[in-house]
Amino acid sequence: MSLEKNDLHRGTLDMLILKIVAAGPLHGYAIAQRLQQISKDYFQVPQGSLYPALHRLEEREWVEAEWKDTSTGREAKFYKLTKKGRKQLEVEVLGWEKLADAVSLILRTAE
Amino acid sequence: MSLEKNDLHRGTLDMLILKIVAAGPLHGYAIAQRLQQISKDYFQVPQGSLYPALHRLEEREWVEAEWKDTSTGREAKFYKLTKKGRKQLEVEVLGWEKLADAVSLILRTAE
DNA sequence: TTAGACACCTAGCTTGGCTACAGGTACGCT
DNA sequence: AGCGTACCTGTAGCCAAGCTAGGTGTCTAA
Repeated sequence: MSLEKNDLHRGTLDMLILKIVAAGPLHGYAIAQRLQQISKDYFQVPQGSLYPALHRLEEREWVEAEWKDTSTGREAKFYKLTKKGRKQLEVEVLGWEKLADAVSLILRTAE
Repeated sequence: MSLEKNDLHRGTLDMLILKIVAAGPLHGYAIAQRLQQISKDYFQVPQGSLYPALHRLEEREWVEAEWKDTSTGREAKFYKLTKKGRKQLEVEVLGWEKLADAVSLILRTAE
């Protein structure tokens, strides 16, 4: 029904989060902000997507969590990329690139 | 569990099918072949994804089906893009491009 | 006569988005 | 003192779309 839907494509969210935390540990809220910022508001990750995703990544040991103080003096859960996570990020980026290439082929191929 | 999974990204399949039939009516089996062919084997659409997708597209009136003879003399259901479908294809392509751009931004942005 | 390509279909599982809640802290404004 | 707003985390439960695995039937070539 919705003409305008901003559904993240399944599976991309994990990669994006991993990429963001690859630049240094960050807490969930900040990760979402960063994604929105860098993508010029394209990605507006709802909390109901964000937190489950983070827990998923933690369970898979792609990130590790630790409570620390934020710059504003509050406590927040900082997520740090693990070695496994870095590996996974590579895999996902490669996968994304291949997908994008394949889609591109289909979209460009006239006939 | 699977280290290697070729899950189509959610939502891309519709767009790809629409794009293929935009070039002229084709039956399901042939659509899958074409996708595989053009994408150099990247897309290997399982029938359990293909046929439900086609029915979905038909239900949404993005394609119309008609039984016709194939070149091999057998009957097959040919799908043809409707006007609504053409519109939808545009929307989806645009959406894909925006997504790809946004992902690209995240992946490229160093810091 | 049998294997494999052609051609269609469905049930039922899984996954990961989403909405809609719920909870709590700190700050600034009136 | 009270209120709104940003900050920060979380869950339950819905839903869509992919998947596996199974089924039907035809035609052709080895």
